[in-house]
Amino acid sequence: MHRLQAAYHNLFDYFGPQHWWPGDTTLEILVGAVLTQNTNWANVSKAIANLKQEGVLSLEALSVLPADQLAEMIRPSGYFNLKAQRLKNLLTVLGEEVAATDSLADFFSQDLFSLREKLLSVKGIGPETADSILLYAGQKPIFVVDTYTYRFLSRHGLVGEESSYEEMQELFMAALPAEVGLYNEYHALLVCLGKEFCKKNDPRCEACPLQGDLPGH
DNA sequence: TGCCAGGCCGGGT
DNA sequence: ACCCGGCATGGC
Repeated sequence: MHRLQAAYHNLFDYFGPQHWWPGDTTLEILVGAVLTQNTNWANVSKAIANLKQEGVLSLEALSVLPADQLAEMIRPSGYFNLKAQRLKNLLTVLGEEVAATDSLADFFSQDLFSLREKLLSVKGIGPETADSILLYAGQKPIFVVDTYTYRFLSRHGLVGEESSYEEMQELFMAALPAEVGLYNEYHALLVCLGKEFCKKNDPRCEACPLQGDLPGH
């Protein structure tokens, strides 16, 4: 068994299923992916609650909402001016894609490569946000890499300092079957591991559940 | 209190 | 091609 498969089972046994991103709608998950950029999820929750309360968590409502009003609603998520514009940028592209039916299902029915390219072309959508949208909102089998993933791989000597996003992504996707549920849980478990044992500037790993199973532990 | 959180962009070397 | 400042709130 590949070490990254073994690590998954250890993490799952230790932390249990994470059931990540139980958003009410695809749009809610998509919006959350932008709002959570470098931001605690607790703050994102407040912002999404505001959007629900204001009744603007729909494609049509968000599309006509002025950026400055949107910014005020998402203030708790931080970088609110930036993120309001990024959401508008994304909504513009989505609006062109789903104009006929006003449903995100049409957008996500395209092939994975085309979708990723379109998302990355949006100003403010980078690789992690794009892949989070694809995996969690679109149910596409693509692995999400974030800072926790990098710290995990780096600490176990599986990548070097210079490794790129795509390189780390390929490491997981080459070792694992292309299953949405698996990628979903694995990414969530790595975040869970990072928050629990390996925060930034916190090198302690003595309580890591991977003790003995991978180098460095 | 300062540091951190589920990044990304743009300008400078 | 890298490096770095900026963006900003809330929690511990």
